[in-house]
Amino acid sequence: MDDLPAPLPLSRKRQQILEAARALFLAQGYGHVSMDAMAKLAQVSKATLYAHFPSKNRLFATIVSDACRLNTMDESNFPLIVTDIAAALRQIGVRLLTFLLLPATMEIYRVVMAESVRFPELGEAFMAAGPEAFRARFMQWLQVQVAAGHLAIDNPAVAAEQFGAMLRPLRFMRATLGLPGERDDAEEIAATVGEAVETFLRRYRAAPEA
Amino acid sequence: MDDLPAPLPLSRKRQQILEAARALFLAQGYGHVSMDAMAKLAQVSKATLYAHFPSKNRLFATIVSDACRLNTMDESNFPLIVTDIAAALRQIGVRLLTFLLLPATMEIYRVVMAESVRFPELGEAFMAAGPEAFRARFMQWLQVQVAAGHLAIDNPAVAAEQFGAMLRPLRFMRATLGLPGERDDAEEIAATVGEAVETFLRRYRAAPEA
DNA sequence: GTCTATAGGCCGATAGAC
DNA sequence: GTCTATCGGCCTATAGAC
Repeated sequence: MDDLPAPLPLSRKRQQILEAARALFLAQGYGHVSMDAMAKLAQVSKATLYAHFPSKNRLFATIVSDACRLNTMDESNFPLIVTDIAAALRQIGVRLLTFLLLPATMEIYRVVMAESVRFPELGEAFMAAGPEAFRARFMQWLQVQVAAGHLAIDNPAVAAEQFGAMLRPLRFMRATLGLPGERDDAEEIAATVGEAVETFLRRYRAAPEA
Repeated sequence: MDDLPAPLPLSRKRQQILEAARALFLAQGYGHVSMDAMAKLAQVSKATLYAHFPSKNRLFATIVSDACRLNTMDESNFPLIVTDIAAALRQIGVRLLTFLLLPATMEIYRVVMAESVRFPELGEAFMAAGPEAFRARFMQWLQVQVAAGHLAIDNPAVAAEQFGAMLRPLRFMRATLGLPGERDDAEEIAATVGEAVETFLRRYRAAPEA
């Protein structure tokens, strides 16, 4: 007599609200999105919206900090078995730069930057879940390669920082501003990564054993 | 009988408006600044404000594009006479990173990023007057050093890009988000520049003559 | 050119019915 | 939980006097 589907932990309306808020906030930022527009897109009344979230500020902070946690480059991108160190670095580099240039990544970055002065905790959450998490994982991976005899690195934190920095060329800055690149992205990625690996290995490749 | 000072080409009120608008827009961005607040800070009525600038949009674009043109690292920062190439690169690096971390530079960057989706011409103006102008000047300087025998560079555009990128570490990204650094800035600048020069020269230093 | 005063609209948030 | 209807405020922009 009660064969309705079991109620989801997140009710349907709440889910609609979260999706609409995510789409609008990430695309347009805090100031240019009204609660009316959000209710309309979520197909929900504004009162319902306020029943689920106490204020626009709180909803925004929820959406953006969730987006920071979910949009990351996880550990599966670091090869476990390495024979060719240059190829391994190129693989990591291509995946990182490709990830950085994704529209979703760019949107999050722009929104966090626009509002992190008013919401410093968003800036911290973004750095911790994104760039700093990558640097930490990459640093660990580098240390494994040092132990394996592929690399000779005195300061892994510096090495990780330099490789990451060379993968954020001006093309990356242009993308954060929503501007087009001057050439094809795939071509740009391959070229940037190849040169970054070359420069990196000039300094950090292990000397061949005698 | 008329010993008032000669009227300035920019009237006093107009100057007050520009200064107030600059201070407020750069500190708080477009959305959070009202024309009322601007008139109040400029000690001018709102009608006067609109007599000088047709709209908030236009005033914002004027302020920000002017700020992009004025806040630059000019050619005087590139040493003309070079004997020690490492020292010369360190000088350029310290000046660039110090400039990048200036509050004024950070404010401009944040505001442009926040609004460049709605005002793409601001993004282009910023890139052209700032990062891309630096890269072009630095690339020329590098070519002079190649000619002088200090460096061996096959692709000056790539080399300039890599050096510049290594001078935008995660500390720079934190600064753009308004977040504090983990250690003293002067110390961080010196360390970052030193390591960047080291890595750069491992790849691009000219082989000593036979 | 500069002011005071206000039009006209949109927005965040809430009251009260169901 | 969800709705309709509305409040009170702030915002951009302008009218009209001086």
